[in-house]
Amino acid sequence: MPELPEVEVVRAGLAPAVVGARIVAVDARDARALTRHDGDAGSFERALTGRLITGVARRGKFLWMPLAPASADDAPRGAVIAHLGMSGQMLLRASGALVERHERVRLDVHHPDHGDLAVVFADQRTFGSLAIDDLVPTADGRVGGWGSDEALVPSQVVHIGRDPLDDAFDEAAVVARVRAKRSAVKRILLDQTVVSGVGNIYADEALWAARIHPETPGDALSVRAVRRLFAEVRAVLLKALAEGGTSFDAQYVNVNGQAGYFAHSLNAYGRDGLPCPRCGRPIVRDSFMNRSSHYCPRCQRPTGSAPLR
DNA sequence: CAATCTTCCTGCGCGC
DNA sequence: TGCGCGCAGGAAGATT
Repeated sequence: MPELPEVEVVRAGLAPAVVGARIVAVDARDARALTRHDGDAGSFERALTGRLITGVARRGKFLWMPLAPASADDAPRGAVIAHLGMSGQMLLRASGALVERHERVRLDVHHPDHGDLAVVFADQRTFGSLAIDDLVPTADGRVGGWGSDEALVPSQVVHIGRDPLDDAFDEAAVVARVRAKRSAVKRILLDQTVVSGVGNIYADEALWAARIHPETPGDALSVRAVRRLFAEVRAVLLKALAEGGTSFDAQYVNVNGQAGYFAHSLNAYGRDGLPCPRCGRPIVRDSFMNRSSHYCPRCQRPTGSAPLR
């Protein structure tokens, strides 16, 4: 479920509570939440207990919490990585709080200023997961992502492209990659190795704003059209972030269990049959890549039907 | 090699 | 009210 804005809301909420905190106990009650972890629940629990969290970083939809070295010869450094999948949540609770619905993993932490706290990973559909991973140098030598102050990234995040809000996002290179592909532009937007952080909601919203049909091949778009698309991607991500993310139900919430407001600002996603806010024609929903695409059939013409200025 | 298909889960809302 | 079906914010890994 969560895309970049929702994951960033979680990162920003987690950071003040856990940076500088020590993990005092770990309960991995559901091993399905550790599918990215190399080892069983017991090894996860033992490896994390006693460790100090030094940060909370994000690239695209991946989160990670770097750990202080366990000993002088502990290299490479480790991190707890988290991907929320479709329905994952990170919740901050009082120490000893009742088990959450869909709770999979709990970290009990002690912070020198804030005292005892529980960090709960809850996930209805279990597509999300946590893992312990090694930090490795970034390919471009820049910091790993938002919230990171080191040129390091977990090994499982190396293949993930920079997101469009990242200072190190190389727009010229990404525009060239998009234009080198014959795939549908929406598919390219959802390919996290090209550009990260964009999922089904924000892809539909950015394409609507840029007036580009989701099935337009990447190599049919002008440089100008792709640049306009990324400008709209950035705009929609920032606006959603400012509004606390998109919440349709109880699945997407911040670390305190609160919903965001961006669902009220959607122009295309989930609005099939409702008038396009720009031209009034009903928004259409198509099946695409086993998911749904929402677009305006007048404003977003397929390739060749309207000039892509 | 790049593009596409399959699979992992639970739960909700809808139509019958 | 109950039941089956379709659908849901993702992405790794297999397959063509």
